[in-house]
Amino acid sequence: MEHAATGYEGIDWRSKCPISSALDIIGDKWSLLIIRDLFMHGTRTYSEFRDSDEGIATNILASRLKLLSSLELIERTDPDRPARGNAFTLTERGAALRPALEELARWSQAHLKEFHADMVEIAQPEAEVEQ
Amino acid sequence: MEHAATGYEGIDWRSKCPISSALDIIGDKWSLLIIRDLFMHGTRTYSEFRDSDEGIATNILASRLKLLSSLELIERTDPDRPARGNAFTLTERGAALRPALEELARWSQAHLKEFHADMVEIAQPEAEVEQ
DNA sequence: TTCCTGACTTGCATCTTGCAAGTCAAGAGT
DNA sequence: ACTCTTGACTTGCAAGATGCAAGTCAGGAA
Repeated sequence: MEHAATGYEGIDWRSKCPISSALDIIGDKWSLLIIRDLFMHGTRTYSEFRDSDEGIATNILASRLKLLSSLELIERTDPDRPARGNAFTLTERGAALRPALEELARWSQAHLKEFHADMVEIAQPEAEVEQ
Repeated sequence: MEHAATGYEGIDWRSKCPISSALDIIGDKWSLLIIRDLFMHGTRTYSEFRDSDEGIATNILASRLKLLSSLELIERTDPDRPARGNAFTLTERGAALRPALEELARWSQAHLKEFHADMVEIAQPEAEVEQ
């Protein structure tokens, strides 16, 4: 394999610290945005992620989806159907990141407006109502 | 300037989303570890950061300290003395990240042990008692 | 006045990202 | 059955970020 090695076996933990370990996984500019999209929409397909405002590159997207799946933070809504149209959801482990995300958003809104004036209030990082 | 361009003017915000904006700043593997060290010790010098378990490279450390200072998440304990021995502290803005860090640690301890068995309980991300 | 030692900077190799083009297979339509 | 379309990826290469080893530089201590 050349490109995009993924799978959690490949992670080398920098230390035994929980915070450091969390960052070993989601400490980059994209992973938490994928999680965020799932909180906001409940479910999301590859192309919906791809078309998000931030504009993630498709190779990065694919590799992050693979990593997050291998760590079971996300999973396909229908594990045994082919990929096309087969969206992703949060697993319990992924959904458990919600408080962390919320605190991060709260901090951002309270302290980053000064640098980034047109930042928006968060819609409410809440899955849309089912049905 | 060749190396290590820093200062918040250089940040290009990917979107108006607060979470995305937070990640534009602290969305990497090192920044939050600097913040963590400050929570745990109250104060920290360059070499103390450098000697942390995770082993940050000195060029990265210097550039992160510069960026976090320019965003006023951290500051020198004594702004007008020379750098040597002049530690860093959290500003109010930096200290406000505590809930987010705590939730992240909580999540990590609850959900990452399975992949990283020897992860340690967090000491208590609380500044040591003064004096 | 020299020596030492923190606090950085620099150069270069390597790894990760970003971007533009593919490729591939499952349906939809005919 | 056969082509056409379109999501879901891969690949190649350029550009940027990181990691490592080696400096540089200034402020005390001796």
